[in-house]
Amino acid sequence: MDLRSYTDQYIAAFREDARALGLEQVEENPRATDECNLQAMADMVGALDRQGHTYRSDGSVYFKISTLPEYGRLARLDHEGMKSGARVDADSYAKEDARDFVLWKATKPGEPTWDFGAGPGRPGWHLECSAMALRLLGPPPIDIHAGGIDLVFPHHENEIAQSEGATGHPFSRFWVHVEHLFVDEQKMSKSLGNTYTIPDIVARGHRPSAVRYLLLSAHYRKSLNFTWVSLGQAEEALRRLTDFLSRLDAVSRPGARPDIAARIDAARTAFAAAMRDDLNTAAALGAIFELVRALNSAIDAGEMGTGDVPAIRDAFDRFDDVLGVLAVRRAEEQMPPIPVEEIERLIEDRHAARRRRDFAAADRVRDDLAARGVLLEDSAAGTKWKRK
RNA sequence: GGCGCCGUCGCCAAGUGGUAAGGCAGAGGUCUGCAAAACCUCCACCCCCGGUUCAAAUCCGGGCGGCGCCUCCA
Repeated sequence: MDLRSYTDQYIAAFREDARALGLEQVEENPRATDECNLQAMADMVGALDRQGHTYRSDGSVYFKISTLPEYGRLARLDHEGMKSGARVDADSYAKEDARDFVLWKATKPGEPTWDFGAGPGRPGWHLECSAMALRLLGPPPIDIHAGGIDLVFPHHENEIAQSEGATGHPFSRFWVHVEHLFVDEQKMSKSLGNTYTIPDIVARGHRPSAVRYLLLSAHYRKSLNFTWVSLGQAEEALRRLTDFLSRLDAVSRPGARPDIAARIDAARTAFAAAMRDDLNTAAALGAIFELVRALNSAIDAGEMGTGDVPAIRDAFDRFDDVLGVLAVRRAEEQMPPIPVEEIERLIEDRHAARRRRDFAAADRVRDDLAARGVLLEDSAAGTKWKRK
């Protein structure tokens, strides 16, 4: 299998998972080994050469950190402390300074090699990000650079050094770093092997919408410990939201209530304030649940009219424009485990049984459907079904 | 050793000076053929010890506990 086919598999899997989670499709999936990108990297090395930021050693090109006084600002590095760090001397490469990093690695026997002007070899581990980001999103500065907190140093620091050293302009206006995702108290990482894929989660009987909810339930700058228990709790919380929305269908009184409009307004204000506060999604969800309780209460008290419903739906649509979790859930509901016609036929059968007060038969229908992943709920307005 | 993060109810999780949001689970009740859903009621002196302040989960100091980065995995 050639390199391209190999990596295609992962790109396809990523796209599929992203779709399941309701992520917007990305415009670009740049590959470091595409010619246009290798050329951009070689050009960046050339620019760094001209600015005096590089040196060569054993056929590799290195970035000379002493030429960039700003180096380390993002990670708030203490240069003196770094020099006396315990592990730098483990490095076997021919660098002038322990902090220097490789831009372009010399060819090694048996490894792929390219030459676009920086000499025969392959890209260093940071160069591709700077070169591809500026090629696709430039000119600098780009607006936002995101990533995991573990990448602040050295990866992002080195991206800054390369980009700013080559262009003379700031690299990114904003840096957004997310804390780690843990699995059973351990950092989730490929090298530890403690990763779950979206297909793994689905195979366990959970839904991607629950994963999305779980990720929204904590602030992005706090680590989140994934457990199957918390995923189940996320599932239940999300269900409360969707159950509420489906209750709206049964509202039949005419008219609208000003106090309901006021409630909606207060929730929208609180939601927006929470999001404006460094994307506090957990607090934003809190505002939604407070609204749900107030509105459920109003429904029970017969104090909601059909005239209120559009405004409520609109508010939830606006919330979900931001959170994008209800849309994922709706897409999942489009694909019930049993054909909709069959569910509706069985509901009719059950109604017939209930009318003749054959509750055993009626319960049997409900239990059978439940065993197949569909739950029934009776109310004055009729019987609703939903996925388990 | 250097830099940084975290410790809030059984579980998840907001709250960074004014007396503890929200969700899940649980208990009791209302409704229901039964369920489910929903509603009502109940359920936290915020890891510990000092300090500052009229007032501290929030600020300061010191502990204890957990974690991340300081590796050519990107």
